[in-house]
Amino acid sequence: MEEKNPIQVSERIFHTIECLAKYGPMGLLELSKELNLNKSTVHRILNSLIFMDYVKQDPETSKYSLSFKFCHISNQILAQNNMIDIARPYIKELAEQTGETVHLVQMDGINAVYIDKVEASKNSVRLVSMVGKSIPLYCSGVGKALLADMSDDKIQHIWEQSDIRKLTDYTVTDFDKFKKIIASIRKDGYSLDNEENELGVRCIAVSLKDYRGKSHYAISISAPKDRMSDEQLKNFQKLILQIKDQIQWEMGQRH
Amino acid sequence: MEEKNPIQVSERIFHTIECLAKYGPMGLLELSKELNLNKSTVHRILNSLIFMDYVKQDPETSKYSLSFKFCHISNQILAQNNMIDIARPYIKELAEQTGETVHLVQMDGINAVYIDKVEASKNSVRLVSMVGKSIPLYCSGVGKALLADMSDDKIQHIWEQSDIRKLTDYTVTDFDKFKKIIASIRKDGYSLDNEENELGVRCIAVSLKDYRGKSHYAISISAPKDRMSDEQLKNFQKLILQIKDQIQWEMGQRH
DNA sequence: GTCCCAAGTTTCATATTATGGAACTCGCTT
DNA sequence: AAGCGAGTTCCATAATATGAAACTTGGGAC
Repeated sequence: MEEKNPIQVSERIFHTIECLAKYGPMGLLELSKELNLNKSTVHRILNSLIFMDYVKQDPETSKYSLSFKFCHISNQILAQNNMIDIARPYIKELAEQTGETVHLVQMDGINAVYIDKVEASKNSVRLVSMVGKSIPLYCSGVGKALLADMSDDKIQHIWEQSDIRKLTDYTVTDFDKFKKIIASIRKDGYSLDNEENELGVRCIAVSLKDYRGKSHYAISISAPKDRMSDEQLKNFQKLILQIKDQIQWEMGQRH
Repeated sequence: MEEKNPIQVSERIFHTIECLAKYGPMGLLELSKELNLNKSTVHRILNSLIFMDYVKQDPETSKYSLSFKFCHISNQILAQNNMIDIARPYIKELAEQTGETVHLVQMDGINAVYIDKVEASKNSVRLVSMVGKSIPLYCSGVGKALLADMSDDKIQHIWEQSDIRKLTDYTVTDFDKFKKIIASIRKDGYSLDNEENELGVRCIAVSLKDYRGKSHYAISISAPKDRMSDEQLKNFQKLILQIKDQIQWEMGQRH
């Protein structure tokens, strides 16, 4: 049985916040129905958040929405992460050289979290930013690159904790097959994601080892599959392995 | 006398979060001293946040820190704002043409909040991102551009509510002088910030009017003063006014 | 113009919940 | 092995959050 939250209101407050984040501006009744809470309770929660400037109420429509204070917190968190500073110029370069989107991720338990991204200027269609989003290690290019640097025991442990499921027809869900893939990543030095995570998207990734030989970060190049043919991949492979060395050297410098 | 927060824990929870955002990973005692709260109370708050994955405890050092879940919330908020999507290609272009950093801000009471920024590829020194941060209307280029589009009554009202203080030697703190500046912005169509907000930084800004003639957004080009001479400014002025028209046209299209 | 209804707001007695002092555990240092 | 600093757990108690109900407001409909 799942433990329960030690502070009831806290649970309710964050459900409220998550609800507003998901749906955008909402009315009081609407919110209280969605959250299954008494409207007085929701009203009090909202007032508390308004009091601290985390929520605004539109004077016209009287709908409630989240303020940009959350963005400020988010930036303070990202600013504390100096890996972003180190990697930024290199992933920018990689994005320009390839013309595709490049991501930087950080290990986080059984997941990887996107902490930075650079998209090439040409394809300036802005997708919703992934920063802050997490994806499972077992079914992503970056995840497999990170796993390949771990001991076999550790890999098995993470595999067992993960919720293994076919996200697309190409997702690998058999552990023996998975181990073979890990072996080839160790041999090649890079990992691939052939639509295992999202149909139509391929990606190539490498891990970044720190001075102790531990990998907590990885980078990837993602592209629609028609822009990432097998020959194109050879090109990307060379570029990403170069950048990996450069970033690792820089990391060493700053130890 | 200031009203008090209708939920005590809520206040305490967010103080905890803000404290962690400001200082980075902290120990329990350290936090409880900083917050003037009993360590049991802080411990319970942290456990509640950990339960919901907003906080992580480092298994090595047992220090507490914020997770990337806040970044995810932040991105959901920004994704709801379609002004960012509209303006993005244009401010990107402006950043490339000028080689300087371009910001997009949104009106927010007596402040303007940075909601997007693009920095030119060349000067890829990453400053801490401003997104989510707010600056007073009365002493920023973007703020004055927004104010210039309001009625004189409204301007006076905002002036009176603002905490007028000299942020630098150049900050204007006299209302009569300020009104003259507003008049010239109305005449010229753009506003300037000559180190009024931060020493050594100049900036030029324009407001963005929606189809009803109301301005809720503004853009600016910022640069160190030695890269923004008076003649350079003429050049920027032309470019930013062009982009203003283009964005406003795009806004009209999507009305 | 007035009636009505839906939506937000305020109040308050009550039960539930958060509180914090104290006791406990764990890992280092001396 | 004792002492210390740090995190963790427990529990009686006070204080707080709760939600039903009453109240207010504003925008149509007629």
